[in-house]
Amino acid sequence: MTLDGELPMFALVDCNNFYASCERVFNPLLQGRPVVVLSNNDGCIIARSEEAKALGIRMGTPEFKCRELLRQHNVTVFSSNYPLYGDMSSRVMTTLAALAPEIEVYSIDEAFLDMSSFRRYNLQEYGGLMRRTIRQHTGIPVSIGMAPTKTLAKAANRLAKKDPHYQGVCILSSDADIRAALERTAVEDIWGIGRQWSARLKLRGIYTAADFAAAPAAWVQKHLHIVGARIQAELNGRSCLQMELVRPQKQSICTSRSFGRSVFLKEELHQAVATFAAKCAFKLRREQALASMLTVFVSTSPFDADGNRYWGTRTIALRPPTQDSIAIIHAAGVILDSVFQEGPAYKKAGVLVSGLVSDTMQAVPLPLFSDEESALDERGGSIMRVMDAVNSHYGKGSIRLAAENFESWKPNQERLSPCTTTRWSDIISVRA
DNA sequence: TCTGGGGTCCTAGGACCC
DNA sequence: TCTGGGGTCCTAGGACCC
Repeated sequence: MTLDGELPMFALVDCNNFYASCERVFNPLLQGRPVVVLSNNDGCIIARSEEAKALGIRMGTPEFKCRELLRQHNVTVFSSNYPLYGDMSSRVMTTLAALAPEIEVYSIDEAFLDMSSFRRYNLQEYGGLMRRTIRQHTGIPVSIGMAPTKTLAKAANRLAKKDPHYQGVCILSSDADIRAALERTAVEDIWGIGRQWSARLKLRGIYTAADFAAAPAAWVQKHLHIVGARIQAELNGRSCLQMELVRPQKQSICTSRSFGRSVFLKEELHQAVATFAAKCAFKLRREQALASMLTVFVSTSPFDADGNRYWGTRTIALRPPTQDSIAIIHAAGVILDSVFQEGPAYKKAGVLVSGLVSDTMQAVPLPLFSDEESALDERGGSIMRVMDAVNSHYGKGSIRLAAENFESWKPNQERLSPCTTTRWSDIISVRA
């Protein structure tokens, strides 16, 4: 319920096949043609254009398993280009923000809007206007679902995408419309119900969202706990999830990568871990946060058939909490020494910082008795500031610490499109 | 040959305290 | 002989999301 007593109305705006659509915006020859985008390391398919979906290419399929199919149908394949997608995302979000009073950016390609005060207008028409505006400003096609709860808006959005009859905008406001939509939604397609839970629900004879909405609340609470109970309430029209207008402080920041090949040497792992640690430190400074805990992990491939799985991880406290690259790289190196074992074929490593506290807070807990230099000391802080400024101006990696190395363990990225919107040298030239 | 990365929330169980 | 109970903090693990 909003303040003036109106029922809430949420819109979920979701970009269609976002990464594939981004690639097509700057390459019009690809319109109407199958396009896929690969995960980091060119491993799995993580985005597909409609034409690629029609070929039966499944989400998450390893590229090597459908290489023949991709070749046969002349599918255009891209490595993922996050600078491009991030920039396109912010263009979409900026456009959206001008179209509704409140916006919650939920992910790189989705946003919730508060449409409560628009209920008296023709929402179907307004949704159409939003779609056209975003298309015109950014080139990205979107689908829009609107309903009295976030979970129902998600379901509406799914129908808008799936069923051409909605022309990209599905409004669920009457009880009858909501009921019909729930009957058309499989239980595994409900937002928040994943593989494990949908399997358990089906064992109990619950196959659709309508079945789930009608299931005994006590049973749901017992087996799916409070999260499931909330989803059920939302499906029944009781709004539990509110708009989150300010992004909450992150609780942890992780940088990890699979390697393009097996790594055996400790020195190479040190370079990788130092690079990830520096990236974490950079993200911390961008978030204006200090980390009080540091975790490093190294592992072999989870797909290794001979069962020689090795997973080494350790967490230490960072005292005082810090965002300094040098301090974090050093500590990460110490942890790596303690978890490294000679022998395993390492395929992945990562650095995670947690226990984050704001660096703008007055009360950063400092140790009472310590000879350690504060991570916030003038010199360290200003070096980091200068480094970030140089890298922001001249491009990522222009200055880096000697421990970082980008070569030997670098992931595969063979089919990268240019950073059309974020790098001067990649800008498109148009000839008349 | 070749299988992503970065997050969140919740629960259960143990340690510890009063 | 009898052997509490509740709160908090931490960690590990499970489930989910995009």
